[in-house]
Amino acid sequence: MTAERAAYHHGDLPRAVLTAALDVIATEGPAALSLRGLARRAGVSHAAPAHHFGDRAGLLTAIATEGYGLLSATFGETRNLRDLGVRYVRFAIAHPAHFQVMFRPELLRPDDPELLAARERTRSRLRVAVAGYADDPAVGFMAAWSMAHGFASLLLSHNLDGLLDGQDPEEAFRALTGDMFRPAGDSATG
Amino acid sequence: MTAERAAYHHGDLPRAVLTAALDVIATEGPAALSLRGLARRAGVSHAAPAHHFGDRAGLLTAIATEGYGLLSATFGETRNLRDLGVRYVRFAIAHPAHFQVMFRPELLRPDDPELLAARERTRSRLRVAVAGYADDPAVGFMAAWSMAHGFASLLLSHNLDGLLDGQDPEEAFRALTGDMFRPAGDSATG
DNA sequence: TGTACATCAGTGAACGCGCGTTCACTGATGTAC
DNA sequence: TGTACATCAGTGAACGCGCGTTCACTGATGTAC
Repeated sequence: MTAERAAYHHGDLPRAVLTAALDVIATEGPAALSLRGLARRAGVSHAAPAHHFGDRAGLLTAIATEGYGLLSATFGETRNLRDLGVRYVRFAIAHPAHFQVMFRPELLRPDDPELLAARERTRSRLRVAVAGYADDPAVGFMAAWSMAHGFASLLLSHNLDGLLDGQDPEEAFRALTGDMFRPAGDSATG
Repeated sequence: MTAERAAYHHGDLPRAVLTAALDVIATEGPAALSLRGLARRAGVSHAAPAHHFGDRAGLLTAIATEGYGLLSATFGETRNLRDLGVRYVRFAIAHPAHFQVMFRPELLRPDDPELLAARERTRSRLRVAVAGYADDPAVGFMAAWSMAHGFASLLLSHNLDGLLDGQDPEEAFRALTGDMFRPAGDSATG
């Protein structure tokens, strides 16, 4: 996707390491990640990944930054709050490794400027959409985020496995918000 | 709390190991947990913890089971959905280590009967409370759980640090639900 | 009250493993002239 | 077009560390008689 570097000895090693990392994270979680293991997967010597990312935190910061870009792309041009929620869930399903890393600040370089900028760009999308729905923008922001994030987290961590029984997760989330998540000013009855 | 065993050589080692584990998990996360590290903290030889818990999964399953008991206790006798949400958040803050472990099934023994029973007891509390609020009980259950779980998760993982600015988290959550989380049949306007 | 024995919590040495990090190196690419 | 040199991606041996697991053991507690 964002390959900026031509192939040297082994093609695009940074991308190869990132891809291997995303695979490990998606299947075994961020805790299972080791630079040596990634080098093995990418077919290079164990010290090679450090050339590009420094350490684990550097690698994960790159993943989180990329994740915010992918989330913004998944948002598209939608300004509708409910759609944004559905797309948040869609992003978590499509990019589970990015999702798992983005919200674990203790794994990241906390002050990385690219990360902070990408995060702010994404957040502002939600802030704009929530403006028309809540009396207090900060409260509305946290409410919408909590709802979508809670559902996506529980889904990815297999806590909804017995509850969805075959239902499409995006549609289930849409039903959730339809039932209980209404614009302020709406007077919906059951 | 649930000490069932009198002191042998070193007092109540199972409890001492659990306490040490809760401390490590709360401050460094479940990934930082090692049986050798816990033995060191508890002041016993490195092989001692395995006597009581077998392995990491056994230890974490014990913590998760205890966690469901503590969550049920935090729920008290409340049948009010909004209060249950607030208490879910309260539990996450009071027992962050338990909370982090309970919803990570890949760290646990999946079929442990005590764990499954404790979990079911807790879930049924929420199921009863949600019955009056949603048209579809399963949808209402997931909606309420997503909201409370999302807020608690984001809070504990320090993703709300810049957004709450000093506000009490329980009160913030109450505001969230007041704004956007209404009983079906209620016709609240903004 | 006293002895013999079973039980079981906890010890400590030993093992093999994968990890991050260091460091001198190799070899391909890119640039100056 | 050709040579010399700088740069930098990637190598591979070596290091020390903490881990889980095994296993023969010690020593305190509890019970049978």
